[in-house]
Amino acid sequence: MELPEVETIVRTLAPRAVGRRIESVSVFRRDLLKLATPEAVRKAFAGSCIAGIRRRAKFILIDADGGFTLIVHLAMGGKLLSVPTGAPREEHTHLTLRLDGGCDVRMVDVRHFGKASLARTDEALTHPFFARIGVEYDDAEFTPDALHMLLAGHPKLAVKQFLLDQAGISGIGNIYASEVLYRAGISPAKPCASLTRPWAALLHGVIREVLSEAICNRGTSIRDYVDATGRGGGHQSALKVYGREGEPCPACGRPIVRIVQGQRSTFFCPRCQR
DNA sequence: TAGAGCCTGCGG
DNA sequence: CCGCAGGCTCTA
Repeated sequence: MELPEVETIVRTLAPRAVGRRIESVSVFRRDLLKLATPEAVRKAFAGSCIAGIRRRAKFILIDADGGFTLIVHLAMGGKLLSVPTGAPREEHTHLTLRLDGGCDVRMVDVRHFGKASLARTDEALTHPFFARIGVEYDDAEFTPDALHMLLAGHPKLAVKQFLLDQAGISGIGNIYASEVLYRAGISPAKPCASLTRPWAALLHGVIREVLSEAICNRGTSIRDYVDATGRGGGHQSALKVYGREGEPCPACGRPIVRIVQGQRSTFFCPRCQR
């Protein structure tokens, strides 16, 4: 899941969890936690109230009023759900926060690619998880010039691969990388250095547009993704190229092509994207 | 800066 | 059986 899905989870989880008291913490898969133990999470969270839930890059931060923050990364296919406390525990549930008011926050992750850690709230954004995380798409620092500079720092790298690198711009994943490049009319294989300042400015605007539109549509559900209430996203019907190999390009009608870059699928229109 | 690897599950 | 999946980490 990518930034729009993570943002949607934050927005749907917050009204169900913020202000609630954490009655208990259960960790069912110990190695979910990095640089933290289940005992430490329990000690930091049990008895506290959830003060806020926020997002940084693809991470979800759950702030408790005792001064500690749980940092969660859902990777591919992970879920963070608000479910009634009495509901049966679904398979691959790795962590549960039992809240007052009758609901749990549960992290479910079939593929075990997700992770979580604990930080002091005032230091949460300097946690090692964020050591190589770049700028937010909507940050004031993310300007056309800033993007142009970032591109210049990876001259030979294919621009698709650059978009996936969280150390540059954070939050873009495999779906939106293809969608962004299609809308910008840029071939995914283009080396970053070949993007002149006007192209960087165009790409900058398109990144902001595509991610905000996907957030407005509450993310993309192709396979498993659901928000904290179990509801799917609405953006899948707005995708122009991702997952559409062989289908006609919405602009020129020629077939969308799938290639592999860095072991990930890329979808694009060879005619509209140069 | 490429590539293998980490896991489980689905669909062809 | 095979390929594929909204991600990231470590290695050569």
